[in-house]
Formats: sequence, structure tokens, C-alpha cells
Amino acid sequence: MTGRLVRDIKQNKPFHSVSLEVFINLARTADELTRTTAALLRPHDLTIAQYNVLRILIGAGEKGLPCSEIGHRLITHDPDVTRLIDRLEKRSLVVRARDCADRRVVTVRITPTGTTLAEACDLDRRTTAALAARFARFSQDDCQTLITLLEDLRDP
Amino acid sequence: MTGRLVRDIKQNKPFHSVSLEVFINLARTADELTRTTAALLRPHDLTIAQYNVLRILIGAGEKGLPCSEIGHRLITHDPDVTRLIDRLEKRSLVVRARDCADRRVVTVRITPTGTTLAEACDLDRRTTAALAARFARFSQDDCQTLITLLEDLRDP
DNA sequence: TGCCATTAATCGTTTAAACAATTACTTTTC
DNA sequence: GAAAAGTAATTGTTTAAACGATTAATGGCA
Repeated sequence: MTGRLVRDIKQNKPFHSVSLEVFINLARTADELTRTTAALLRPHDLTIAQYNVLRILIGAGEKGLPCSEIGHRLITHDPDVTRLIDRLEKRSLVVRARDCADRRVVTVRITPTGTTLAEACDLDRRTTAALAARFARFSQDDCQTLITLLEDLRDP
Repeated sequence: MTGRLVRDIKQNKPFHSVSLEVFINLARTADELTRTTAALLRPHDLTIAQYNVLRILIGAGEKGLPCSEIGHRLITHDPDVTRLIDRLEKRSLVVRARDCADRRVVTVRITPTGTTLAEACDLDRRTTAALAARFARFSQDDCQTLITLLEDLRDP
């Protein structure tokens, strides 16, 4: 199922133009949806990365997570988790604590303030509302197809 | 074909979780591909937006384009085209000229230096090479499906 | 003509992204 | 058990993104 299709593509149309077309579409669509989401968070003075950290820490619960683990779980890679956490800590949305077992590790936990703020954003529901019109014409199969294609594209 | 499927989705699974799943996948995939592309341009000291401007201006040819038109054609929206052009002009990759007919308009044209640099990047070919492995399992139909879904998602 | 609304581009300023280098600690290895 | 390699986080610094406000020019309309 793999090699044949690649050959088909090469025969019909230059391969790179199709891949570039996908890539450009992907970039444009992601950019537009990202801006919509960022606009929803702006009134709360949160960036998407900051919001994602709060969501990750809510999921982690009492025991918190090391900075490195937060970096791995972020949807979009951030090369500077330290200062991302700095900004959240300055607003008392998270707290840092040096790990006892491995003193290199800094464990980050969400505060009640942080939890309250993240929940106040209610991004899941509001994103849904904002995307509802866009997804209106999508069947569940379409969504699943899109998800699968995107995952395949990401995971080589 | 539209309303029924939305209802189906709502019946099976909370709609927002499917749309969020698509959105998260889209963001992750776009982020990864964008970083790969940015890494290809880094040796030339060009950002993706800067490269796109050069490509757009190559397409425009001798007559150039106004800043606003460049902004519209950019793959990812840039709220500050002026300084994007500033950086390119500082490196003599483009030139600015005040339009005679409408003196509000500034027409931007690519220079030979700019053309040479953009072509030296050869991003189309190199992106293709970088993406070849990822797209290996994609049929042309898959690509077309993905393109269509992304366009639909963007264009409500 | 004079006024108002629009549009094009620029500028001011704050904030965050990006990359490299460094510190502090742990683990491996000889 | 000491040196080397590896890992976690921080810091320094440069550059770009983001948002708002401003300037300059045009077009519409009474």
C-alpha cells in the first residue's frame, strides 16, 4: 500500500508540488485556527502555550510535573520552558519546588488561582463554539480521516 | 449531507472533543513541519515569512506589489508587514518605491540579490526531500482529501 | 469646497521566541 | 572514588511577534 502509491503520484504530477500544497494548506489553516484561539485567551492575558501548561498541570494534579515533562507534553514545542513557567509563577498561577530525590529537577504544580483561571477560560467549550461553523460540514468520518492523516504525517 | 452528520456526531461522541482532537492534531503537525522548514532556511538567515515575501515578489515580477497585497498573500498572517519589509530592505533583498498614482501605496520589488538568495534556498526541492519520508505512505487521493478538508476547515 | 470615513503604511512599546552557553547535579566508567 | 559524560534547568542576548496608536493620502458626499 505504500510504494505503489508514491509511484502513482510521481507519474501523474510532480510529487513535490502535492506535498507543498498540503504543507501550505496545513500552515494556513493552523495559523487561522491558532489566531482564533489566541483571541479567545487574550482577555485572560494567557498565551496558548501558557494555557496549555495550566491544562497539563491540572491533569497532573497534586504531584505536579518536572519542567522537562511539561516541555514534552506541550502541543507546540517551546525551547524555553523556564521562562514560560517564570511568567506563570510571577502571576501565582503555578509554584516551583526543587525535587528532593534528584535535585536537578524542578517540579511545577498548579495553584488554586491557576486552576480557577484555566477553568474560567473554558477554552474547550468556547473553541467548540468558534469552530462549530467550520466543522458543520464535517462528518465524523471526515474528522477521523483528517486526524489519521495528520497523525501519519507527523509520525514518520 | 451537512446537518445529519453533525447530529450523528453529537449522538455518538461530544462534538467538541472531536473538533478539539482535530485542532490539536493540526497544531502539532503544523508546528513540527514549520520547524523543519525554518531549520532549512536558518543557514540563509531567513524566516519563513521573509522567504515567502521573496517568493511572492518573484512571482510578481518587475511591477512589484504593494505592502498590503503582500500581507494578503502571505501564508501565515503577519500583523506588521512594514518591519518585515524593513528587514529585507536592510539586506538589499527588496526595494521600496512610493507609488505615483496613489501616494499612500508603497510598491515593493525584489532585487537581483533577493532573487539569487531565494533561489539559493531552493526550499521547494529541499522541503520535498525533507517531507518525502513523511509523505511516503500517502496516496495522491490521501493528499487531495487532506487538502480539501483543510480548505473546507479554513473557508467557512 | 470642506468634512468625514477609509485605506495604506509606519512607528512605539511591550512581550515572547529563538539559540547558545552556563550552572548544578547525577550517573557512568575506569 | 575521581574524572568524564550526561541531564535538568537557568541565564544572556539577539531578534521578531503582537497590539495599539498615529500619520498621510484618498474617496465619497452634502
